[in-house]
Amino acid sequence: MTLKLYDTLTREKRLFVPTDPDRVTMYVCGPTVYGFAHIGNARPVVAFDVLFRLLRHLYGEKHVVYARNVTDVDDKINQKAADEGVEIGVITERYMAAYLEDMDALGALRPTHQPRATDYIQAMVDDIAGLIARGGAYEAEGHVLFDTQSARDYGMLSGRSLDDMIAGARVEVAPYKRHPADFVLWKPSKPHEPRWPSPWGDGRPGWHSECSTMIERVLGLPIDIHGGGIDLVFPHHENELAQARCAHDGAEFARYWMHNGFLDMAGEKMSKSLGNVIIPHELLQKVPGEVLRWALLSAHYRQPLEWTESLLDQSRKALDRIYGALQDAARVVGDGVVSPHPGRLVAPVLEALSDDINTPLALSGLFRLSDELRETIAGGDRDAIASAMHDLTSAGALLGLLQTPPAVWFQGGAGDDLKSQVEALLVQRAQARAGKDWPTADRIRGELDALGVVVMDGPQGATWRIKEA
RNA sequence: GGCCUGGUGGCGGAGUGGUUACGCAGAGGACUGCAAAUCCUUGCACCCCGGUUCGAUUCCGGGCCAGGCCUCCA
Repeated sequence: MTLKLYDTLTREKRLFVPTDPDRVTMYVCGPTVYGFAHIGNARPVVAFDVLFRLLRHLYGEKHVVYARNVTDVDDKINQKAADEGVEIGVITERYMAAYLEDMDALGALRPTHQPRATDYIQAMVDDIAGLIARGGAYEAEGHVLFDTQSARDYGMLSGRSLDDMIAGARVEVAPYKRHPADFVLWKPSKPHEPRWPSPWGDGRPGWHSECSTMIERVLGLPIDIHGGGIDLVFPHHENELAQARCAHDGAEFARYWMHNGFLDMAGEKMSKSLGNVIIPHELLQKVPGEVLRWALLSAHYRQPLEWTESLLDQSRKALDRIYGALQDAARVVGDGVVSPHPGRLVAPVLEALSDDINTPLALSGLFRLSDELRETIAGGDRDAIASAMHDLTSAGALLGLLQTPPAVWFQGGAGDDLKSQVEALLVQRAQARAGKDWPTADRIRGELDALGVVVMDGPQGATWRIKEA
């Protein structure tokens, strides 16, 4: 099985060949922790989580190293801390914890490493000093700036030239910059702001330096995959790349650059001013994380994804359909042991994912496996059913889906009280039906409906599930 | 203004130089005491104009439209 990935740098889909198959490395730009993540923030997390799972499948769990940074020094964090009158650590700890909680709920595996910018300040200072020594950066008025004119091929990732950047400049250029595109590596801190010592005075690093430094320290160069949102291509990734190339004589920094498309709301960008920001932390109160995950995977990661109520509705129905097959299968063979059949494992899903993480196609593969499971149920061969169940849940695992027991999926929202109440009513109803007392049976069904429960009569008796909003 | 994506059926969304995507919704049917779930059947498509080709939704050129980046941003 070969993996193809689209590389932003070369703008083509290429065969994925890691530097070292025993240690495949991936880095994805993580959150700046000053508030709850919004659903757009979750897209790269889920998309690259699928890639992480696929790489682990292809190269072995112990041979994939995935790092996702946490930006815990930033002007927005400073502002938030000032607003609340607390140290920045209070803010960053709070939202870092919330972030992990939310991403766990979305079924994302924890990365191997989650480096925090504040743990690498000295390393950044060292790297910045190195850039100055190489003539790639200069000090001006307490700032250290990267000298873009000294960088060969600056703009290679985003496909722009320095001339383009001047033409497109929409911002007033700081007077101490030699070129409008020069960017800050180190900046002085105002009296009340967090500060670290440096040869250029107390201050803090610029955003672009964090990732370059942490990538090199945590993973080593070159890394195999560098991911993030498409908005990071310029300037963030362009600048990371420029720094790394300057520091290492133009050596390769990342072998494959991958960028996810934006998630938007009714054609508009999500923004607080428009009041259309969707926060998983809130949404998860009423919608299973798996539904959000399915929705996020329903479009290819490089395509834009429009977030709508209907998308959530369809995602839930899709999962209901597949969990329904799993539940029917479980009624025949039990929830427990299924025999492994590695040979058949996840073929349609694996093939789809191997083609640049084609998750919509992979999802359709799940439907196919679900249909096959239905056929084996009809056939009645217990081993075949168990095998087909395994195929489906294994394929789901690759996508981070279908790992919930079906009974929990359909009845997980019910407390013990409700469950026993429902069971009691179902016994009464079964008696009524046995006596062909349809009015009583229907009255009981009405009571169950009022409890938010849907009854489904089958050859082996009635089953039930929680009715969805 | 510069750079870059994308335009597929009622909706979401893959893919392909000539053959069914898939899911949701709709229609008809089977099953059911009635339902639900499930199954079967079914309608609906490839932005416009040129070009290449025996043949293009699928390749090339132009146009129109939408979106993103160029400033913090997944």
